[in-house]
Amino acid sequence: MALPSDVPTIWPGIIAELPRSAAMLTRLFSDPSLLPEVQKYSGWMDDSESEDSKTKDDDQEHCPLGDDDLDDGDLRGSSRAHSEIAGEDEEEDEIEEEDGGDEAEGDRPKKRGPKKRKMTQARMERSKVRRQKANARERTRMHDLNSALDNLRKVVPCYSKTQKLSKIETLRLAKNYIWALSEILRNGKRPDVVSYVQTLCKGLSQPTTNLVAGCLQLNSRNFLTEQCQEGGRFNGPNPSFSMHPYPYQCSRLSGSQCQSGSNSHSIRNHAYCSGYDSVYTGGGSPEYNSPEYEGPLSPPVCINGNFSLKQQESVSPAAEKSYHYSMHYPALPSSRPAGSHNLVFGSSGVRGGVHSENVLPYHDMHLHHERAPVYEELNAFFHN
DNA sequence: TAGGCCATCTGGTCCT
DNA sequence: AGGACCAGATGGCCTA
Repeated sequence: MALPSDVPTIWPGIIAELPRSAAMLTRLFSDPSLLPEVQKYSGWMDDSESEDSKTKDDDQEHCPLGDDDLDDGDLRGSSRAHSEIAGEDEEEDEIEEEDGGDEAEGDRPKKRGPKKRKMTQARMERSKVRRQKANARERTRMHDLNSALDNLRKVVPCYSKTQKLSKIETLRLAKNYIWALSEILRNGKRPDVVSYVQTLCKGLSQPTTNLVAGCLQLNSRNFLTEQCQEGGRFNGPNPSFSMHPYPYQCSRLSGSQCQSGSNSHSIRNHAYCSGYDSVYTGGGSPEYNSPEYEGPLSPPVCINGNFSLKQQESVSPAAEKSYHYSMHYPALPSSRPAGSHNLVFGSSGVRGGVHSENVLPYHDMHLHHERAPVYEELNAFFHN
């Protein structure tokens, strides 16, 4: 941007005015009662030259006026604010500065740029109302976004009321989940449980990885224990292997449930307690009518059936106790020997099952076994 | 106390 | 013109 031709002329005047201007600004910004003066000179403040050496933080730091007292946007002299104001009708003649000569007029340097309008009290009020309305809309928008994120949290593989996934982790896990399901459909075969968990946890933070992996492992252990109790063996027909190893199991693991596989019956008793269709009927927060299951619903993603499958193939029930999982992300070696499920949650190096650090904080951890849009397809596939 | 996460405010941009 | 969307800034809260 070319400098105006009058710069050489006014430059000495600007420099000479700096000390006095600084003192005036300090006084103006430190005394709310001088707001009209601030308004009067706001256009001058807007001058890019006087702003060059000032950061936004400096502006805010030196301006003690709160949002309720003053519209920052106007003080900061955004062109947007002025352009909005420009549309107001009754003050068309209130151009702050008239075209004048090149010389600095009086004590003030000439202002360049678009014409600024005086910030009358009425204009200030309108601007403030406009800003407040915009803020309210923005709040509503963000609340809607958060509601959508909450709904997403409820349909990703692991859910905890108290230990909510962060927004970014929710999105990552959802992406991984979609990817994992897509891979299952595309490949048309049972996924390797390790790679499945690996896919789910890809790019997740270590705590989230622990949460997800711990969640899946818990369900696995419950399932395995129940299998042991009921059938005394792991082989034979494997109706549990699918994306819903327990039919529509919507277990909500309490701490005690997490610790004992014998509770898996009670967990399963929650099956069929609520229908998926009841979740997404209005687009808003779902209502859960079942007194037995007050948690949210999620798709059938538990892979305990997968674990079951692995047990059938290579792990004896006795070995299940030492069945541990390593979950080093992002570097879980792909060349790991087959059958060696060395998943360790986190850097603690805990082995041999669920470490309390990984599980206990999530007493209301949910394992998700509800219907999902992909359920029918998956179900059909796995039961063919 | 540093860092992560979040809500909110704010100004800019684009669209209707 | 007004609303939606976005990104930056800021401050509060929580946790390791």
